Amino acid sequence: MSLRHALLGYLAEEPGTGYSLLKHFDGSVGYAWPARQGQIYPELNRLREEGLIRQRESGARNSKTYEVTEAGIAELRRWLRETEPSRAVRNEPLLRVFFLWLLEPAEREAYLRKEAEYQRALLGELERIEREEQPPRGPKGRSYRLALERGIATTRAVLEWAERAAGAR
Amino acid sequence: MSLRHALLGYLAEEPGTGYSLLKHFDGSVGYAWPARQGQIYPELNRLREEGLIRQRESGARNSKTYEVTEAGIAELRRWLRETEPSRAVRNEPLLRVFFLWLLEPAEREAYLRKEAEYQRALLGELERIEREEQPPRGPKGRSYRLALERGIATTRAVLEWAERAAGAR
DNA sequence: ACTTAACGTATCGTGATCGACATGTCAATT
DNA sequence: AATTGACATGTCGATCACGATACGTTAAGT
Repeated sequence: MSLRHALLGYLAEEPGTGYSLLKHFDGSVGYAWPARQGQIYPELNRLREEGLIRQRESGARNSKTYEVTEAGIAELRRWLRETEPSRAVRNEPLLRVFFLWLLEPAEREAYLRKEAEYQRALLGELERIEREEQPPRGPKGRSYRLALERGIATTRAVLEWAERAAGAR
Repeated sequence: MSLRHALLGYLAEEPGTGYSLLKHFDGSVGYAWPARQGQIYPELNRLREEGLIRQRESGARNSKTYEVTEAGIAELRRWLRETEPSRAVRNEPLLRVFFLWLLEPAEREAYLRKEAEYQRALLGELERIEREEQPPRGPKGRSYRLALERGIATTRAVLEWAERAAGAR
């Protein structure tokens, strides 16, 4: 049930609409916890009903801007402080590696090269964000940068692994 | 829907029962795709109905040993060759990093130290497996070793990141 | 003989998630 | 004036997944 905390956390940074959340989940937070609109809008309504967020205004095109309430911030802090992070990770690209022996050697190598290519592109994208996007000063920006560095570190590790693996005979 | 391929893939290595799959999913493949018995047993029944696996024998304690069929192997190969790996990853520990700014500096550092500790323990466990467990010779063993190396590479990267982040002021 | 722990399969309710569909608004282009 | 594309919210059915419970078997220890 981390979706609600992902939404709360984003709204804690700055108020936003369901649509802006949806867009935001394409990058940044979406790399850690993907979500579609079919999940986001109902969850926002639940959060509002529970008093963790509040509708600040309604703008053009029936848009609804939400902001977190005191209770919402408290819930976020409780989550961070008192609950253990779930280590369960579903990683399909890794799963495939276990079964690469089912392919011909040439196909196996092609798979690893393609994987390297993907990770290289992702790394480029993350490094571009690190270079170009100016995160806000203060703790918010530092958290964002920390998360970015974590992503860069793992992406680089997988990239180097894939290149090594593709090259090995 | 990768669970079926995780099950198929394991059974392609060697025939097994639902229970042996369940145990296997505690380590190795489970790091890439966790599964509980509430998922495994029904999925095995579906796979059997679809002819992708076949019950080889039934042993003590009503156990049922399954093995993959030709169709099962074909489906695995099709999956590996013709479908794109899903890049969607749910990573709660990473999600939390985005929102660390909500905590006091001391709590933040404590979180990062604890994260480092976890990754250190995991790395130790993976390296122990690499040292001690003898994978089968041939392509199966090489795939397994590749997957292990991927896990070690990412774990080491996150560990170094966490230590750096916890040390930074 | 008794107890315990591991073995082994199965189901059920609840909630999470996906993908598709539906509906309407507004701004800019043609 | 008409079309297009981005903006914006919502719902629905079908799976997927989790956690708990149930039930029975076998081996080993006491």
